[in-house]
Order: sequence, then structure tokens, then C-alpha cells
Amino acid sequence: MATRTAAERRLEAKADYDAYLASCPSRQLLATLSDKWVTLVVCALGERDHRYSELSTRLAGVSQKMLTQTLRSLERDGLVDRAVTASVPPRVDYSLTALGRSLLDPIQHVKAWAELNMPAVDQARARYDRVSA
Amino acid sequence: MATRTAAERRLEAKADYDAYLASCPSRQLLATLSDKWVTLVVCALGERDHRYSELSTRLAGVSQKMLTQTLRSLERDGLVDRAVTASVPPRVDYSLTALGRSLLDPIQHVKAWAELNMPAVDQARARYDRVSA
DNA sequence: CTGGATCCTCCATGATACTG
DNA sequence: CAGTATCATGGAGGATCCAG
Repeated sequence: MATRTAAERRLEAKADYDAYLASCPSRQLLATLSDKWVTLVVCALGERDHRYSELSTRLAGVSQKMLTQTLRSLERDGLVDRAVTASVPPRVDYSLTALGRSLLDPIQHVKAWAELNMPAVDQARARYDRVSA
Repeated sequence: MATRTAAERRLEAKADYDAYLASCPSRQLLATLSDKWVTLVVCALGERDHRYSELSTRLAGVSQKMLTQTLRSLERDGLVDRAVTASVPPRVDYSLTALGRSLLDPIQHVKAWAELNMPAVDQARARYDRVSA
């Protein structure tokens, strides 16, 4: 017991890390927003409302699990509204809440930046790769 | 060979997914930006230049590996500049490039959104958890 | 001080099967 | 149609050691 085990040190470090996060609560939310599917879903719903299957098609490559998981998370955070129509077959429509729409603007700026600067980044990468090759 | 194997279907789906990405190149860059450490590093360097060890301290909880990996990625993408001072002990300063600074504004808007709406999201979560409990 | 290299763990994610 | 449940795994990411 004289020295700490790796597990103990890990826990301790984690506690420090959490404390750091606690002092800046937005970090957690930022981490949530820093999710591939979150960005795509919010952008898609920003264009228009989507049914589950529409989102599934739109975000080609997303698994059911991740789509559902992402939607649940966004619904829980109050960014997305889930409207169930009890019919046969069942129908579920997703839309942005007012809070979700307020996120749309900032997120689209980042998206716009990515689109605008993709060429510059590509050049930078080519340059970097050429030098270190 | 009449039917596709799971592996083949997976490949095919992946190809479709890549094609989708290709039609919207910014997706890849967006994915890069949608990284926890990327956001934190850019924000930190947006405030002021940092040495490697300063970043390591600032982003409490980040491992050497992830910090280095993130910095290399940002350097390669032309967002961050790496200035080595050949001395003993060695000193490496990181700063944002012009391109990196241009990203700062959009990213900080998202950050500001997160800070502003953290309470609303918290309330939404509490409500959601209460109902489904 | 600033990392490079290595090993290893575990979790996010995908595949698959099943249901109201 | 819109999921849920379960299992499997690849790779992100952390721990550790070492070097310039």
C-alpha cells in the first residue's frame, strides 16, 4: 500500500479532470456538440423536419443504433422534438425545438467555415506531407 | 456467389457512404473539428500562445499522446504553428496560424452557445429524466 | 522539456436478430 | 416503420518507458 496502483492513480487523475470540467460546465456540453452525428442531425433537421427513415437515408452510413442514440440524446437535451403518430405503420417525425434552432446558426457557421476553408486545409496538408516525406 | 456476404455488403455500404462524403467534402473537415481536444486546443491557443507543457497543464486530463496527436493534426491542417527553440532544455511554442485564427470566431460562437444554454439543457435533461423515470 | 514508441484496455460503434 | 436487445470488435485513447 506504500505506492499507488495504476487504477488508483487513474481515479485520482480523473477526479482532477472532473474538477477542471466543473469549473467550466460548458465543456461537457461542448463535448456533446463535438459529435459527428449530432452535427449532421442538427444540420439535417435545420433544413426541414425529417422522419426517422428519412434521417437514416440522409445520413448514409449511420447505423440504427447510432441514429437512435443520437436522437435520444438530442431529445433529452431539449434540442430535438419527437412527434409520434400512432398509426399503422407508425410514423415518427423529428424537428428542432426553439433551443435546437438557436444552435443552428452557430453550428452552420462552423460548417460554412469548413466548406470555405477546405481547399486551404488541403493545400496545407499537401505541403506538410511533402516536407516530411 | 449468388448472395452477398456480410463483408461485401459492408464494403458496399462504406463505398456509398464515402461517395456521400465526396459530394460534400466539408464533412471530413467537420469531423476533424468535431473533436474534443481540437476544440479545447484551438480555444486555448486563441487566448494566447502556449508552450507544450502549458497546454498539457491547461487541458488537464489530456494524455501526452492525445495532445501531441492533436497538435500534429492541427499543424498538418495548417491551423497551428509549431515554433521550436533549439535550446537546453528545448522549448516549443504553439500558436494559431491566420487560418486557425479564422476558425476561432465560429468555434467561439459554439462555445458561447454552450455556455449560454447550459442551464436550459440542464432543465431539459431533468424534465426528460423525471418523465421517463 | 518535448515528445516518440509500445503495449494494452475498454468503450464507442457496428452487425444482427427480433418486436410492437 | 421505428425502433430494442444483444453480441462482437476495432480502434481511440491511456499508461509506461525511453530518447534527443
